[in-house]
Amino acid sequence: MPELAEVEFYRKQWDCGLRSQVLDVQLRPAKRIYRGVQVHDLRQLLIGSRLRDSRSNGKWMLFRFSRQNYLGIHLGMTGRLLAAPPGEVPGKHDHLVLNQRKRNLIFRDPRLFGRVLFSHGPDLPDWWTRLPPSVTGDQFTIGRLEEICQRHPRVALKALLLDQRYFPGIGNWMADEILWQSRIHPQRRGAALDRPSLRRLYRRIRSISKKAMETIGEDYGPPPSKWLFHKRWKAGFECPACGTPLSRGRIGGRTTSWCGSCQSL
DNA sequence: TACAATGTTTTAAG
DNA sequence: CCTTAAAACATTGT
Repeated sequence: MPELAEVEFYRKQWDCGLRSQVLDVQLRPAKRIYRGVQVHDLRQLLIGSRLRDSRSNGKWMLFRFSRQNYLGIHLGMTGRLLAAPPGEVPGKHDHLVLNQRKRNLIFRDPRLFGRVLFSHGPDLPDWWTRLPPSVTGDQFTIGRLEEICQRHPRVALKALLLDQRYFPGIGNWMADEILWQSRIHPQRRGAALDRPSLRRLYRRIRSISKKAMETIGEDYGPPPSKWLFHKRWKAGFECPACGTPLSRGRIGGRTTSWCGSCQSL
């Protein structure tokens, strides 16, 4: 379920293990979440090290351990992080478990679209430092948004917003929310944005990301009640702004919800 | 049964 | 080389 705010919430679920030593690592090396990873190194190097701190950027999390160890986690479609009492037997979908004296830190992912990365060395890993600039940061300007739209003039904006090279952390529900609040049809092309629309789009990307962090990202609390978020899951629900039944369709390869009355092409 | 699911990667075509 | 769209991935729930 994770987009940037959900990722931030799950990242904090391992905070209870900060400063504690990893006594053992239980994992299932054959699972696809480990593709490309030296699983043996991960296990041998992590055992004995301590969790120092963590941070998230878009849909990626970085966990920094002592002894120059870095663990990267992407939650994919169904991943989550949690802590469980020590000694508890890992569940069917618990593919990475870090045993500490007082708890187990668990990465659970039924659908296995998630991913684990591991690096050992003095510097922050390349895969972390090369992530695109956050949509909430200073480098994400309206000029950058305009450039992105001009570079992909024929792509539906819904599909463009899902592109992690440009909008790291934005996923299916956020893209729908952004376009609905901007009153822009999800099929609209980047090249077809007038100046006011571009400005609305930019402001909504920023405000929705920020607000999601303050609600979902803080304690998984609900975002504002008037958001499309609460209505987009099932067909037949009504637009929170005008009451028109919401439209649903497949855009950018994903189920998309929009208001045919509020959002213009 | 068949399809959909808050995601990325690969493949192929233009 | 670049852009774009569709299929593939693995599992569960309706």
